[in-house]
Amino acid sequence: MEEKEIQTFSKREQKKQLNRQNIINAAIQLFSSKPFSEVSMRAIAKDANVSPGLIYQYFDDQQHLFMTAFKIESTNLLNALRQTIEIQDDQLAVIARKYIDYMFRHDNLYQMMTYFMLENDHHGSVSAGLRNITDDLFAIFREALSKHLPEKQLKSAAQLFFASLNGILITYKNLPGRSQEATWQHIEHLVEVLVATIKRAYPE
Amino acid sequence: MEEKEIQTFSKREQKKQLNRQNIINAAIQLFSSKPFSEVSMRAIAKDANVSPGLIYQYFDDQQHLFMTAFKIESTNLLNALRQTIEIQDDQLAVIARKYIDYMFRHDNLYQMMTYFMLENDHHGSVSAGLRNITDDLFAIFREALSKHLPEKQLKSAAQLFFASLNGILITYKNLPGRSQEATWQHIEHLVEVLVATIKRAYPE
Amino acid sequence: MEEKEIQTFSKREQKKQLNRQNIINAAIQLFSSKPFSEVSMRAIAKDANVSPGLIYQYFDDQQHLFMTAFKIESTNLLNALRQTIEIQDDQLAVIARKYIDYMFRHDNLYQMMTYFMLENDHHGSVSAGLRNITDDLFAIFREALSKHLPEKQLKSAAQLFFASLNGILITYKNLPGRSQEATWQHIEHLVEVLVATIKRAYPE
Amino acid sequence: MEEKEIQTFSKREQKKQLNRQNIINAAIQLFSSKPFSEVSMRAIAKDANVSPGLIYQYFDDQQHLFMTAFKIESTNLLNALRQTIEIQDDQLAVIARKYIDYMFRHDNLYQMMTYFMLENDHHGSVSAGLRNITDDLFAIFREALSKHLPEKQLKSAAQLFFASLNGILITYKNLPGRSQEATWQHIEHLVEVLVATIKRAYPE
DNA sequence: TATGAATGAGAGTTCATTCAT
DNA sequence: GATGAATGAACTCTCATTCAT
Repeated sequence: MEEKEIQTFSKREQKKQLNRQNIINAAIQLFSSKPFSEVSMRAIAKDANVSPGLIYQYFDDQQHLFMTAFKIESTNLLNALRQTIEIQDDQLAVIARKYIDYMFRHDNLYQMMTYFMLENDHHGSVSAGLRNITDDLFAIFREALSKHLPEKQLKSAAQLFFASLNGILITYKNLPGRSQEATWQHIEHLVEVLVATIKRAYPE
Repeated sequence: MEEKEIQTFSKREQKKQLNRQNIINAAIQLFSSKPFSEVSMRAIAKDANVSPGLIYQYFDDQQHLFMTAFKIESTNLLNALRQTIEIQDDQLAVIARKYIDYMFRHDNLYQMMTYFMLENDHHGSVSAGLRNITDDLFAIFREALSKHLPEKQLKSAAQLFFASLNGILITYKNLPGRSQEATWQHIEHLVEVLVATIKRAYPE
Repeated sequence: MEEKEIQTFSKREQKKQLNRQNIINAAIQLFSSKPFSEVSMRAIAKDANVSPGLIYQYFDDQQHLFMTAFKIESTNLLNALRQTIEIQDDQLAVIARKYIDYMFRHDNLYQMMTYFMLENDHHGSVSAGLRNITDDLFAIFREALSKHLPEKQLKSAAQLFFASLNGILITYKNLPGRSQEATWQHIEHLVEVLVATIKRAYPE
Repeated sequence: MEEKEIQTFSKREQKKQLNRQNIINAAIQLFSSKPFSEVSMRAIAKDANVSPGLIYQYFDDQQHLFMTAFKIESTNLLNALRQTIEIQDDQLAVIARKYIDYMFRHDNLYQMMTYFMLENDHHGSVSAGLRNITDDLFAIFREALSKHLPEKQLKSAAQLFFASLNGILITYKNLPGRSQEATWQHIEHLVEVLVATIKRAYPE
């Protein structure tokens, strides 16, 4: 009897977590097919096979759900980048490329990152999330740059590097009048120039 | 009699132009206090002391009004930057600084530029506007970089420089946890590092 | 306990169906007091004691709501006519009279039918509804005419008969300058002439 | 001097009448390309090269302008039908065909006629116009039927005939699912059946 | 825990009409 | 007589969110 209850509870708990996960997945999925601001709570609920009301049991409001989805997606990016950190040769170029490649192909992450970067009425807890992710990414670039720059300059250089990559994406990713392929090549080229410039300024 | 008629006509025309200007001003004003996508036509009309319907006499739709406002504000920026082009000493640093300074202080322009950069369903004429402004800005940076780099590398370098400045702004301007003053100093510092890196890579 | 749950569920469902019905009723009601194209969703919501948004939970859009209302009302008419089909004596006259009588007294159905007949941008599913009703009505008239005409001519004759009745209504129902009573007598008379003409042309 | 004034006045008067005519023409023109209820005063003014305000100098409101346009167009129809009245052979068939042919090809007149027939809040003077036109049309059909029916039955028969033709048009002209050509053939056929039925009922 | 019916404010946009010029 | 700038109410429809069940 007791076991049954525990199991029931456990099943419930599982279902609960599954629902939560489904909601997040549905959100992430929708972000890749629609402009960020057009993803509605109703649509998420529908795709997650869940009632709209349930979303508010797991997330305070839309912002918090979006931020959670962002955190999860950016964790994937971080993992992908961390795998690269082992590489020794031309680490800087490889990481930079991996970063923009990931962002270019994962429109949902790109959309979310830019969305949160542009928001300026950060309500405490939500914004802290962005900060964490930014810091984590920054740490990776710092590591990759450590061969090229002295410790003293490392922090600023890493921040600059990170910012420049973002700038390249944001400035040119949606600039009209080019095919997707041409846009990608342009971005790739600019990243190469960025890496080359840094290497030139700070040879190993 | 004739004078009176002219004056009468003039008065009407003045009122008309005033209304048009008020609409644009109201829009620009609102862009600095609210996320771009949350500025409503009704709010603009109200702030401009004008009926909602009147806006559509001057602008085809919301997008066109927004683009017009963006053009006007960016023209101001371009003029400010062009004045700086005369300066000979340390032109690159001065222009870079002026650009981010302007963007930092004019939140409306910053909001608008990033908004249009992130939009990806550009409908023809509207998107052409963004392209023009981007090109104009790019030309200024190209000019400022021409002393440092050979002709061959100039184009990419200017694009990269422009992108990096945007990236610095976007990545750090709204990053929470810092005072406005501290944020500004951080951005300023990164721009200095950017300029220094370029100079180091490509001495005059 | 179980009963209570069922009842609870039932209450909710009842309220829901009541709202849905209220919306349709409000729409139907408004159609009899206003030109069809002037009935607004707001007015319907207000008369149904429901928020405007709720209407869109039950109906895709205005067209679908209108079509639903039309179907319901025309079903009532069809049922009324089908009851008459049992009658043997002078079936044609009785059915014709019943049809125009119903239409004359139910201004809402009259408004709706003419509205959909005059619409010319029928978007798929909506237009199919009109077609169905038209066909059903046509079948009834065909049946009533089957005594008078040979099989070969039946189809066209039924279509013509149906069209003529509509024409009488549309041409004279709102023709100004007559009292409602006089108008009705005029229409009734014309229908008698129509039936008489057919009988004269095609005696049993 | 006086002559000049007269001429000036005359010219003015001419211009005035021209404007009035242009407004009506623009309206009539627009009715053939758009659903009746979607023709706006602004659009009419624009097409007539006239300011929106001027329309209200010539016409009390939209309804009156529309009615005026309707009268003019229906006069054209009446003239076309009157030319046919001379014909001796098979006059009834010829006139019926001419009527539906004209209506079928002149969508603007068809739209207007049905519009005014369905209106039920006739404000005096406007509705009188419809009455006149209806009566004129009726007279023509009466004339065409005079060979077939005795004087006593003529009036009702003419009204019925007119109503039936309208009914055929309204019931089948926009019934979806048929090509325009097929629709026309169907209508033509029903009119033939109508004429045949009358001839059969009342041989010459 | 989970539902989903319901809210009601708010979005962009259009319109006939007016009136100062 | 003629203009056209301006109104402001009205339109359909969407949305995040709530709460009785």
